[in-house]
Amino acid sequence: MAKSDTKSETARSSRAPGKMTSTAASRTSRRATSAKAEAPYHHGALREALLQAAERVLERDGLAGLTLRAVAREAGVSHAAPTHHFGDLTGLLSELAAVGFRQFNAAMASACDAAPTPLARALARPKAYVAYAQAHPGMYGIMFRTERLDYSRPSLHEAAEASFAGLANAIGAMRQEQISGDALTLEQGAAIARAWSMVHGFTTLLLDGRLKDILERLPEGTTAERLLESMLTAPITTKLPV
Amino acid sequence: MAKSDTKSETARSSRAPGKMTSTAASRTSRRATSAKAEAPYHHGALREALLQAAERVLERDGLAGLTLRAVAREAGVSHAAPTHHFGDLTGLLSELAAVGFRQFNAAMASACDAAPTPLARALARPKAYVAYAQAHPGMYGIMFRTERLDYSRPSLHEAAEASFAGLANAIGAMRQEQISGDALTLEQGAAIARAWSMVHGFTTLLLDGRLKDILERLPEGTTAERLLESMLTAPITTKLPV
DNA sequence: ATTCGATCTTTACGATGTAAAGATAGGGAG
DNA sequence: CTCCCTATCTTTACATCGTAAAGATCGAAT
Repeated sequence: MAKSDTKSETARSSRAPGKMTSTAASRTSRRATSAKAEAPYHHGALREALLQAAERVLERDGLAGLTLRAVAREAGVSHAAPTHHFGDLTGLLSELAAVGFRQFNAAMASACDAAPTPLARALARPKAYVAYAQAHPGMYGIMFRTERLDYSRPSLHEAAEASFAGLANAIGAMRQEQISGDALTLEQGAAIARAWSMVHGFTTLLLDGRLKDILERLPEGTTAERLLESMLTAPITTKLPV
Repeated sequence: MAKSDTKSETARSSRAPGKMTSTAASRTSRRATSAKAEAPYHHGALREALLQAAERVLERDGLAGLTLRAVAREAGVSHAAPTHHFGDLTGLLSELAAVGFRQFNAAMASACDAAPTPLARALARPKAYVAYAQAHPGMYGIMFRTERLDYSRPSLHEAAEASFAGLANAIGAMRQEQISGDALTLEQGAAIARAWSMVHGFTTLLLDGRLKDILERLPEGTTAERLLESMLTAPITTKLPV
């Protein structure tokens, strides 16, 4: 009976199928609030528009609000339009995650470039990592919290790979070694995994509010960034770097 | 018109409302495959049964398959029964996460008890952490990946708090310091956050398959556990423990 | 024994992902 | 210039989910 579907998926509303051959009336007053407005009927760049809409929805309503239908609404098209461009929800999330990884990589790269010394660069990278996640928690959630990602998609695979390569290179530079693309020593692997695990773990715990207990027991006004810095620079006083 | 709802939520099926006052016929052949069988009509221990059913569903169908209705089906009750005991999905997930945290804490505690030396104990704890997550990825996902958890629930709050306390004590023991409940130095906080971030980050990356790239570049047959051990024991050769 | 409250079931509704079929336009081939 | 083909977008439909509300059922207190 299609109770909820026929209602009004977008403000476009019914044009009894059959009437209105191809006049101008069909191309008026669409596209909710999207700056451009007045696009041709066949959107022309719907794919990009959907990705931007998805980013807006994600920032506005969080991960839970990011649905295929919500994105379609935001873009002012029918709820089934995204399927044509992304296949399914996994497809949309994967492409959006790829966008996120590119932003993420760019943020870390520019932070590193701005750092004068190698040591400053070593600190700039993890700081930029956490800063990006704090500034874009939804995007970070898509990239690292969702199960629905398809890494066989070239765009996502490449963007994520680039992120990993940046990390590996940074570690290689610190150890003054050349990190080979196809083989690693156990020590190299351990160094990379340690760095990644530490920063990634810190970030997820921070975003999940799991570090609040620690932060509020620290000396007055200690920020998360300060704690991270201390994690990275405090001398290891025990037998294990734990 | 209730097309899909009336169909057959469980195998119980229709007993035209009004007939069958309270005879024995109403208490036969229910409870799908649950060992016990033959429970009274008012289940008696539905809450516990639902939690166990949820655990089974989680192991069988993963996080995505864990729905209120699936749990009700598994327990052989109507789809709305769980709501009465847990309020909503968040409630069920929270109580299930509490169960998980208790299993998790018990696993780490027994691993520590079995370790002879302090150093062995220091290694046993993170290993047990990762081992639990690998053995129960769904449960670990509920505990650390879901947004839908309500930490104001006493059972979850206590179980998670106990987990944190165990970690803090282990770090305190390694540093040969008494970790106070209400105040931490920056160094102490950094040590705790470093340990937790490292192990938690490693675990999530491992479960997400993000470490595959590293593992297959390592010397033939290096396991995740071996990599973790190396992360924890390899000497720091750079200026930062990164 | 009767009533009351806790437990469980029915029924209903809006939302979502996805499939399938219809409408629409832009671009060639004749 | 006209006609058709194909990619793009819309309609329609349906199973499933979470949740609310009302009805049925039973144990226990009065």
